[in-house]
Amino acid sequence: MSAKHPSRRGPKKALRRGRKPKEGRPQEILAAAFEEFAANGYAAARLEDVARRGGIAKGTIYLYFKDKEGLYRAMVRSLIYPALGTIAGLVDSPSGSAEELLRKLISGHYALVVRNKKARDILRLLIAESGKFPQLSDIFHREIIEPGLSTLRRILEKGVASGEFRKAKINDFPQILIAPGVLATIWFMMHGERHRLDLDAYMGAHIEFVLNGLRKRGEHS
Amino acid sequence: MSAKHPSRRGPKKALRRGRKPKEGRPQEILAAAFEEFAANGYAAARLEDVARRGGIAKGTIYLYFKDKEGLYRAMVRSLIYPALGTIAGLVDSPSGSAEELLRKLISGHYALVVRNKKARDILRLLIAESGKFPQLSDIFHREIIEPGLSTLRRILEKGVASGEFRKAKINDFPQILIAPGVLATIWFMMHGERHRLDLDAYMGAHIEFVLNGLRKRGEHS
Amino acid sequence: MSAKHPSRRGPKKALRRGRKPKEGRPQEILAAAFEEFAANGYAAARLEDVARRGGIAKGTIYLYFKDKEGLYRAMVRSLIYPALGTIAGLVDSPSGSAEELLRKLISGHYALVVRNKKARDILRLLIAESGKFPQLSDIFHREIIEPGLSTLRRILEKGVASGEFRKAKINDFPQILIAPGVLATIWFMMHGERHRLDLDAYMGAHIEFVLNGLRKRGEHS
Amino acid sequence: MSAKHPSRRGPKKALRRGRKPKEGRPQEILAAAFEEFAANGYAAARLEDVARRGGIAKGTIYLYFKDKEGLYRAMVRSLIYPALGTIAGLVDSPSGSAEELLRKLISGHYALVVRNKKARDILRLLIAESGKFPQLSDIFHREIIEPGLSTLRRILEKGVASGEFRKAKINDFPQILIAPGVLATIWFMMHGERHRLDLDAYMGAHIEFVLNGLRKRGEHS
DNA sequence: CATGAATGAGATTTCATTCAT
DNA sequence: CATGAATGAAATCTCATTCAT
Repeated sequence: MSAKHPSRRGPKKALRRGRKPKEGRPQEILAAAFEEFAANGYAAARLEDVARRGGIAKGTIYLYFKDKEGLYRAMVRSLIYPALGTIAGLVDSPSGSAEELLRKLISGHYALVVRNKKARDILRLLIAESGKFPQLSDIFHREIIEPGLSTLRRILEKGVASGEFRKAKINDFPQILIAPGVLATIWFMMHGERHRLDLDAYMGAHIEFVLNGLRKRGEHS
Repeated sequence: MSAKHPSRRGPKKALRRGRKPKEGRPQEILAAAFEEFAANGYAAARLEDVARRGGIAKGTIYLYFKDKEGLYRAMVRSLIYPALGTIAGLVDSPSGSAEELLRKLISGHYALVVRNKKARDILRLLIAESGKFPQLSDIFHREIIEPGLSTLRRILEKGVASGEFRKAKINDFPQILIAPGVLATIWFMMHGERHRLDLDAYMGAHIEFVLNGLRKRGEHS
Repeated sequence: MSAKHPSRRGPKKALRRGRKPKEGRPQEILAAAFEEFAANGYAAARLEDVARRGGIAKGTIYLYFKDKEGLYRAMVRSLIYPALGTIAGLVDSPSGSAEELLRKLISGHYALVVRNKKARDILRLLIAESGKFPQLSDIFHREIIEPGLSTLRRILEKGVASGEFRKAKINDFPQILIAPGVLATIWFMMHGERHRLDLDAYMGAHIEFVLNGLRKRGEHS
Repeated sequence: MSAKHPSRRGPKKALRRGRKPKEGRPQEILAAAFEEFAANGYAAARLEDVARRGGIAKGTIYLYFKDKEGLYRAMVRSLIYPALGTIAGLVDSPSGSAEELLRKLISGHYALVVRNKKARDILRLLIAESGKFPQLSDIFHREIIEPGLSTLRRILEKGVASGEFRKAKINDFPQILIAPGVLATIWFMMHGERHRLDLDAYMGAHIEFVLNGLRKRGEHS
């Protein structure tokens, strides 16, 4: 069960000071909360474990968050909002062909989401708890999904305009283009390391397939 | 139905109380358990509510299941095993072109999974609780995913052999073909009815895109 | 601090059965709750002690009462409502002079309230917690005070009508007649047995004084 | 254990911060404590609220008082001791008839206690917490009740000596004379403003009744 | 002197599980 | 077989008290 009374009294402050000088208490708590919630889900997570993980006492959590629910909401928000920036950064270079941009976006999706345990964990929480916390799912949709789809849509339009891509129904549902990445994410969520998936090859197939479906007939594979 | 826990004593069920003469007690409990677990997740579901929903007393559950965990496992199993049959049935007709079969499979996926709340619920549980119940995810993988992938693979091979489809990396990862369906499923899980998705059009785009990516160059759109 | 796990398992039921066969569980809990709340006040009373006193487990309380507040309210109500009957019984005999009735009422007040620890305790709770539970004070007022005042008023009117008592301002405030009893009650509440009060003599003085103040001039002392 | 806790360091208070130049820190805290304790009772009062009300930090309380209990005791004492003076002042004029003095005393009781929310609050606390703090009730008895009774007794004796009042049992229990005032106090405690009582008329009836009971037969009403 | 972040004991409340009927 | 009252371990949350600054 590992050390149960982690650093009681005195040393704590001293330890802390040298540890993460830039982050505040609330951030540390949110980080600890994320680990617990991700590992156990909302209902099964114990605030005592959050505290232990954060190296603080139970009561300290309540100095910064109203209750378990408040902590959970704050935690999810703290992960969703900053994520937007990362996504936007994927295709900030306006130069390059549509295909180039699409390749960047898709491989970025793999690097930042599919292969990123933290991203998968937060996604799992959003799926698992969307019944109890629909607002959080809505925030996620508004802050991440919608901007992401917009970006995709713009790339598709650019490709169509430049003659790279053909015009097709898919332009109305750009999410189809990254669906294989989402599926891989779910795959990892459910099977973790138990059922391996050769992600490099998978992503290669994904990109090849997507481009093949988009390109105008007669072009090279 | 192989699962041993429930239905230990086949007889007697048909003749009790005349309530639901065809289903046995354990089945009723499993049905009630599914509703509760699906609505609240494993940890937050209360056995008292399962009992109430099943019209029985709390203690009765323990006559058929060892404990909450046993009930949950039995419930998930009872949903996974029979599901295989339905899937297999989708493309049982060996006749028809590969494209025909693929269309059938994909639209079947939409009808049976994407549009099916029960299927989505069980999938959500598998995702949400895969940390606590990895064996169940494994069963799901073995009984549903693997057979499904095999079927897809066979269709692809048939299509390649018949010259309908081209040879591509995607043949190694047939799941990519139904990925858009999975994404739609996740979409519904997370947003329910709050962010609509025109499923008919979406499926149309999905199928068009998939076939377009598979067909050999120079064929009709 | 005495025996902490009072009669755990087995014996409990057996003991119970032979103890108070007529009263139900909720009544037993209410009785235990009264003792605890009376001894410590609402906020300082611990439900664990209520349970211990009732020979039951903490959780059992929640089978019958929603929460601590619900238990408290139910307890106060269970004491207030039946009390009315006792009061009414004091002067049910319509025969006798007004003086006779008044003597009966006052001495009844001493016997049933002033000298009755249980009555004093509930009164103390009503006073102490009237800020947090004003409805309970209102019930008390409606069920006990008002009927009591009515009775007093009727006696006064009868006395005036029969010529025993003189007409005076006091008829509008009959509570003045039993005020000395209330003062004695408060005295006991505050000082318990530490500052004795010769209640027999006190009540004698009270009655003598009241009757002296009511009687018409020129009559015997 | 006497009064030492608070005001240990007399000087310095007048010159701090210019907030309330005449009162010292401890006094401000006691005032804030009174409001909180009066509003919620001892157990339910939160020291954090006391601090907030006093415009100080939680820790500051502990600079002047040992703990919550010490604060409470000091607060009650600080209210009881000075009260004596006010009472004594009521009938300091040795001149006047006994009736005059009695009228003064009773109406003083109404002005200073019955109509005085602060006095009622402290009385309620004494009643509510007499189980937990019997010493405070004793102090109250010694400092307030006993002197008050002595004063009453002296007036009665003076009245008897001067022939104004008759000799009666009541002389042994002078508290009976102000009992109606106490009852009105309790009435206000319990019902606040919800069940009005015409205090002017009530007091009139009280005084009339008391004097009527005391005067010798044959005198005017 | 004063602060207020941090602590952790303790109180309330929930709920899986048991078992006498 | 079925019940549901009862249990008590465990989780959430509060708040008096401490102490580094």
